[in-house]
Amino acid sequence: MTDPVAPLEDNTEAATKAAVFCAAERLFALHGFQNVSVRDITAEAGVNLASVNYHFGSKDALLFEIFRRRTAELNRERARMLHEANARHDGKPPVREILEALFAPPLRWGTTDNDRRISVQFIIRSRSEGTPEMREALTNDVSHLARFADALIAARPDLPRETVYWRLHFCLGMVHNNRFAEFDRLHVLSDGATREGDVEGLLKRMLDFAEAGFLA
Amino acid sequence: MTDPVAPLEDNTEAATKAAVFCAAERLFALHGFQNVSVRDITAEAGVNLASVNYHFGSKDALLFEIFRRRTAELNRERARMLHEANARHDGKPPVREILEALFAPPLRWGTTDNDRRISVQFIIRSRSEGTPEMREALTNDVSHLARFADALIAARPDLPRETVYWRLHFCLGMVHNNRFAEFDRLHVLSDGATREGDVEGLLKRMLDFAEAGFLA
DNA sequence: GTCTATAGATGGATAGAC
DNA sequence: GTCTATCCATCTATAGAC
Repeated sequence: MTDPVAPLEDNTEAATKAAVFCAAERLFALHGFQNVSVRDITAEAGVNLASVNYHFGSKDALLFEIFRRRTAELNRERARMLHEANARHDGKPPVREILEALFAPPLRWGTTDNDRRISVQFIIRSRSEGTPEMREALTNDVSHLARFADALIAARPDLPRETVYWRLHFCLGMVHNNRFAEFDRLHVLSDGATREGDVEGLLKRMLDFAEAGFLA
Repeated sequence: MTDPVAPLEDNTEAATKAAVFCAAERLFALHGFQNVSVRDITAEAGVNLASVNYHFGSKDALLFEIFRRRTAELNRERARMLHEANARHDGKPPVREILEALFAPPLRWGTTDNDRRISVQFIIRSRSEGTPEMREALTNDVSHLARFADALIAARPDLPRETVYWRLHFCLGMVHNNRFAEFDRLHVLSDGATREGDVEGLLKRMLDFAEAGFLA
């Protein structure tokens, strides 16, 4: 529950704001945006009803602020890993290490003992349930993805550019499908053979699959 | 607008019910379940407000009926293609043809001049925004997927079973990511290089990628 | 069966006391 | 800044006229 962004040591304004932020993120991630009311959030956070509008302006503005912060953190971590891969390979990393920079951050956030586990579900959900504002930001704000696309094009200069874009699209689909409900379904289908907890194992499986797909 | 399920030639009870069904499916697919009210649906269908409750019982029951019919149609078409692949290969079709039976039906429904285009978006959306009833059905009703899993296991008996299940999960992620919003984003990212309209081309790209991933 | 009118419940936002 | 009380809009569902 201790959000790294704002301390919770006393009952200052920042503490109330952080409590609302955390409660909203969790409830939205678990139950969906439209299924959570401002009353639910303030009750969960143990603050009064007016707090959301006082600190964030509106319910939608609160949603958007959570969305912006979490996506910025995710993009930063991905960019850092891509930067490190570049440094290791004189600016031309192989496909597998580019994909690892794309896959690893959201997967590692999803580790069962991780507070950020809920943030991943929030981000994935915002992709389909977000406000028009959020969806517009998702559609037009592709600068972070462009760096991955460029790296993949450099790693596979023999492929047509649009082929690389489509394969990046497929990889993103693999990432976005890692929702609680889909894991549960897979668990039922495989009769318990698939263990959700093994994040590093799943990362390796995803990299094996996607790397082979890229080298086709 | 002419739904194949019910004729619209006159103002019978069935015609009203079909009009509500079609209007609801389109509005839900375009704007999300929670963002569409019974008033929106009846206004779009040109019928009175009480029609939804009279013909379907409730808003959620209407949702569930659309969901059940469309998923049943999709599963039937996939099963038919898998059956044909089995017939062509003495009951042991190769990975690529199994995956084609999984990918082709929803993709071909998505052709721009197809009335079923909207049905695919509805099904994809129900996966993340559905009612608890729908999500329970999605989680526990895996018999149609089990046939694909079994076929893939038979095609790749050298792989551990759980590896096949995970790779099937990855393939489903590729399918579920084919939403309008994601196509738009990819269009922006690739600066227009990816054309959404070429369904058969996209099917080939998906099969190339996933087949290679399976043969890793 | 179809439609109008309305009940009954809920939610977002805000005024105003402290 | 915090909190209570409340306004007002919107929604689902239904009763009852025709």
